[in-house]
Amino acid sequence: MAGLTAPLLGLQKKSLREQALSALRTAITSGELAPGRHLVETELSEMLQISRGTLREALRQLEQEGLLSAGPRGRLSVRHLDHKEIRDIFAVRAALESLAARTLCELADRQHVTESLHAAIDAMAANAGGTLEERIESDLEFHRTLCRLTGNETLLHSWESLEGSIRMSIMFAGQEKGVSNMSVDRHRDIVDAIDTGDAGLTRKTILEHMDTAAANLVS
Amino acid sequence: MAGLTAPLLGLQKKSLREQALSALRTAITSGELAPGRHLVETELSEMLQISRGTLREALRQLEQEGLLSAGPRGRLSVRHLDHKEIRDIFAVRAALESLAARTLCELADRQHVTESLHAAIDAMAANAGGTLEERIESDLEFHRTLCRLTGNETLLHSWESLEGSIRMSIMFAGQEKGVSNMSVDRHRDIVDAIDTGDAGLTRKTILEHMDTAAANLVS
DNA sequence: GAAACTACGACTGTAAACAGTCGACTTATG
DNA sequence: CATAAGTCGACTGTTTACAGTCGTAGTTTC
Repeated sequence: MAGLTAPLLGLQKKSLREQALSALRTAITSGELAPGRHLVETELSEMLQISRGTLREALRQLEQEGLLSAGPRGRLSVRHLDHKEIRDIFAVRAALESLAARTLCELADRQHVTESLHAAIDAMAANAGGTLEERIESDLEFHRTLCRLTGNETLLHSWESLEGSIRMSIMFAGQEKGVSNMSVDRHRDIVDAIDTGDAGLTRKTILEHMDTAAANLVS
Repeated sequence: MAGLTAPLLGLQKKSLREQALSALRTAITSGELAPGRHLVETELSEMLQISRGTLREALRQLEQEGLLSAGPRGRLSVRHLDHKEIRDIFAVRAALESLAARTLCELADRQHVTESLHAAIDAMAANAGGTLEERIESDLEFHRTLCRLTGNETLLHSWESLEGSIRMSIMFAGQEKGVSNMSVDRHRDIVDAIDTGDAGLTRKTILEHMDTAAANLVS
């Protein structure tokens, strides 16, 4: 009986605010809303077909995620990232993922971890020939999984707060360069390091991975 | 001529939203709004004498800072932290401040850094006999300064996003325990380590500091 | 023609009203 | 008495309307 009504398997219909949030995030990280662009509330609310009040709630969140920057008198514009900011973002990202990796090394039940990570890598391999967007997606999914598997909700939340900025960094740097670091092999190195349980080695692997990624982006 | 009108030295009058934000943050981290307490928008908006729309914008931000947790149907309540969550928060905090310390070690101009940190420590010493609130304040100010001096805005922002949770952790754990780690000496160790420029030593000092702090809180 | 002054327009800040939904309490019914 | 149906109240989700502020273009004045 239960289940016939179907659509309540966790996919509860999102509020307009959440829809707007997703739509705007996508628009920004895809470049549809270019960095530096001024956002006018009345304009956006009309585009998204929602009221300004609802929109403003979404804008606040985007602002705190670092995708928007506030000018004088509350004017919002899409954040523009220079090379230093990209390096800074990746430094923080490295610190977070380094913690994630170390935590995973010290975890009791590493069986499940290993399986999940290998699954994520397999997904990457499957997407290896896909579009740039698909590859970015599976790349981020891998790193997000890294954080999620620690069971540290705060860590996951912090990482996700940074995710928008990371996407912008990749976007901004132009598609040509950022690709090289998304190969499957480089990620397999990370998983292998975790498998050894050597926290020092794992940390080093992650930091190098991030350094390379950031260096590629700012070429 | 310019400057006579006076009050525009960066202290532009805050919007109602920001005022509400501060008021709520204080109310929560001070325990006035106890963990687990249900928040009713109409109630709060009346207390704060602001409209619900304005209030909701502030609530969104508090939610993302981890001070509020959302129940079914958007019901918000003050987040309750258990021991594991406190440890998790301090683990992330340690990762961030560890990055900060390492960055400071590698910084070219360490003169300014040293001066600022010593000033922060002096402030702590001056508050050593003050109330618990004052000591917590100068303690957090020291650690915030650590992040700010790196010049990494993303790092500072991430830390500040965590600040509310840190305050809640200290609050929650009860006033009796969390004090021991806020001595001036333990912070001087950190500054000394940075002064040596030894990134490894500094990292170790920070991690130990955080470990001790978290351990004290969850006793 | 340049400087001050005024009127308009474009936005954000804020408030108030409307709509929908879920739970609790009551009432009818077997 | 238990249970099902119905009603009321309390909230959140969302929209609409109003107020205030700054820039800008057009106009006046010397």
